[in-house]
Amino acid sequence: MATIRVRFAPSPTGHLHVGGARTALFNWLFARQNNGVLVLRIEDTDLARSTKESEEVMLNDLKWLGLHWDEGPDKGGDFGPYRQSERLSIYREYADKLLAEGKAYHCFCTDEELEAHREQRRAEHQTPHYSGKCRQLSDAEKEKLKRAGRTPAIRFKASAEDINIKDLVRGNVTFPQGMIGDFIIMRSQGYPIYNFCVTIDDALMKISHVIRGEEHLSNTLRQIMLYKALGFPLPTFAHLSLILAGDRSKLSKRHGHSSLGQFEDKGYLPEAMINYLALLGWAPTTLSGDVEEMLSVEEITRQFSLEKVNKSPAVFDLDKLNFLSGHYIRRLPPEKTLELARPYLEQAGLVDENTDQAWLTEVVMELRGHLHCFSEITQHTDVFFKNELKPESDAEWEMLKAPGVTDLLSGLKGKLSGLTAISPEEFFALIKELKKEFGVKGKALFMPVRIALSGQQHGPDLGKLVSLVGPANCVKRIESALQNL
RNA sequence: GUCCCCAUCGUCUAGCGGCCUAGGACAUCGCCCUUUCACGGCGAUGGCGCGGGUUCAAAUCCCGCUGGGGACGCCA
Repeated sequence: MATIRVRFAPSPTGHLHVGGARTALFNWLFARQNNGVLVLRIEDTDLARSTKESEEVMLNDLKWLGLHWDEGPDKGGDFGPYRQSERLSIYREYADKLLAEGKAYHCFCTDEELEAHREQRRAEHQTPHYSGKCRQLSDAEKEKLKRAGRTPAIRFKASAEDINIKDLVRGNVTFPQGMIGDFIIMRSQGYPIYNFCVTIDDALMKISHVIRGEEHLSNTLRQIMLYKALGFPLPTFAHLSLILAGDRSKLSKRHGHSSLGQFEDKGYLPEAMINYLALLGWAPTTLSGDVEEMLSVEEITRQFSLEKVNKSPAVFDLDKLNFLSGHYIRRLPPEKTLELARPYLEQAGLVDENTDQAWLTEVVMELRGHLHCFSEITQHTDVFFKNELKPESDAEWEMLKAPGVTDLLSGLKGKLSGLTAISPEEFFALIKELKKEFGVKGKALFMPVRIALSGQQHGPDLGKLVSLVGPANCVKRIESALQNL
């Protein structure tokens, strides 16, 4: 059996989109489980929008996810170059071939003429196709236009036949003939157009399965015409449904969380992202009854199948990503947890290289129960890093102002004063003494103490908190609370 | 407008004619655990878009409608 070869072909015109990431993932999974090859190709024929920076960002995003490719601009391979901007002579060669065979022709129409024509067609409720105007230009007319300073684009003669697409996800899709007009394959400036490049590259790179987003389904029609005209064998197609935003329109920048890089920056875990993306449009065969949805990459690879990929579009659900990422964070070993949390703590100016490693690890482990991503950690750090903690709600003030609380807190302060360190057990022993001395217990005992020490009704285990913050800081906090009463 | 695609809880989905009084996950709500919150455990609420067929039997097959999406570029 021939080697399975798939490709991911982003255009470097911005960030890596969440949808693009899923497409890359599915290609990668498919290649992996079939012992195939994943090709990374950069589609940078849009000179105006493509940037080198964007290309780098995209490669890094892919690497962050853990998706590696076998052939690509940075890796080389037998079918390079892998950047379309470096394959221009190839496209020109094939364009000339089509021209020579009469399957394409020069088109001298200007943008304005084309736009005017489209407008008119639309006004007449017709499909806004190209008219084929330049198709029958005589040599004399062409010469005249050239002398007038017009440089022609190359237009492909669309074939007049129904086109059938065999698609692994969608089954058979047929487009009736006459759906599209003659389309440009080479710009007047001499650069090729997307549909032309993809076809040539996919064919020359021996891509066996084209797995991509559904927005390309109608492009496939053009590409099939080109495959046929060029005499290339057809690959197998698989069009993945789109990822939608909450308003059910295509997920885009304006929806806020469309770029993969954002999730990396916020400190989401790549394994959670993989898990989430895989579940978006695909479900493991074992899914039913009491089945785990937390899947490792290995498990996903083992079970993945294009036939099981859903046809209907899926809404990107941040809640579920949050759940998965939080779940994975809670399963991280302490050292790793610290390593990932540290940059956010440093950025907030809370820690530096001198901060005690063991202490910080405990703090981070105490906080991680709340996290969906590591950047959220700074929302919870005050209790460990600030000594002036002012309650915000009236309920908290009331509990502090309850009768006897001043004496209670003074008592606690007295017991903590002079100590250099205290364990949770020792702290609770002190609390026990207070309980006897002041005759308070339960909520009436713990809440004022908690609020004085943490500024809030809620927070980490008091023993943990006190042992980590230390007696001296606790004394400061109690003093600060007492002053405000 | 034309063409194509899609349609099960709010969201992601299981379901491929009888195991479905439709299963799971997230979210929501409640209970438990806990001195509090979070975590964790348990439970609840909630869905087959509509109308026709086909069949002994339809979420599952067919048709129509409705709704949503995508594409119609010298963008990819």
